Amino acid sequence: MEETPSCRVETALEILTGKWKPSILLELITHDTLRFSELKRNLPNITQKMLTAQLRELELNDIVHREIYQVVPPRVEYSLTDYGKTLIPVLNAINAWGEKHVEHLAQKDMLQDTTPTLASSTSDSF
Amino acid sequence: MEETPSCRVETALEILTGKWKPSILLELITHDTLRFSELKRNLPNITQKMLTAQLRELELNDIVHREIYQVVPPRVEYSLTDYGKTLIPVLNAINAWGEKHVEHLAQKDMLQDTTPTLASSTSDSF
DNA sequence: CGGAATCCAGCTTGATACTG
DNA sequence: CAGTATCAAGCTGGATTCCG
Repeated sequence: MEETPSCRVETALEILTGKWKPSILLELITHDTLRFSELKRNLPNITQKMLTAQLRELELNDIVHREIYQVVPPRVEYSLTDYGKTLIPVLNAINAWGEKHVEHLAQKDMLQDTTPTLASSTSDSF
Repeated sequence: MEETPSCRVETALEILTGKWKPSILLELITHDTLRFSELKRNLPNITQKMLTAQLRELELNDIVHREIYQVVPPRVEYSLTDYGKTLIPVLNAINAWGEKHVEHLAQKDMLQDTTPTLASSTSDSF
């Protein structure tokens, strides 16, 4: 019964959605392993609260691994799980479409602010 | 410089994100062309306001086409644009990952409510 | 250092009513 | 039929403070 091919889209989207999840994932993809403070530093506009919350959600979904070193000062490292790495091709597909979309909007002379986030995301590095 | 492969992910995600966008897209993918009232009927929990708003956004992004028939009573039909159809493989990729994810969670015995939406989405058909 | 807890502003969504 | 307008509720994300 291959009925509704979109139901799981929402399931998957919930994992990727959230203002900072893509950025966090990107960091972990490109840097492999990062400490909490490193993530925080690389994502200058995120608050601890949000970084913690997003990481927890990703951890609950078995996308990221949280390694705690019992030392003082505390040291916690985050990395993608093997399973989390299966998201990479998906993110690439989404990213590729996103690039085409930007071009498409330019071609269509749709220069209006159709994607307000581009304006609000003063986040710099990505 | 294949630096940040995620920047456009957010651009793309904005288009797919929104409580009802995936459902609307699915409807238009599987039914090709639908009237406003048909969409409304197939998405029982959506309000006119939200349906209108989401369709407007998709229209602004050139994902859906809005065809107005000047008759009484009014008749408005929605369909995917050719460009909007380029989203289909992306949605399929996301959906495929979503399916694997559900299986993965089951295997991991992660039977906790990691995706709260499953509880809140009392929407039925999808 | 890596959080947790609290409080709060704003946007998103929903309910309801009205219209051409 | 296909919306628009208005108002209320809820959730998301941000600022701040405190803790082991």
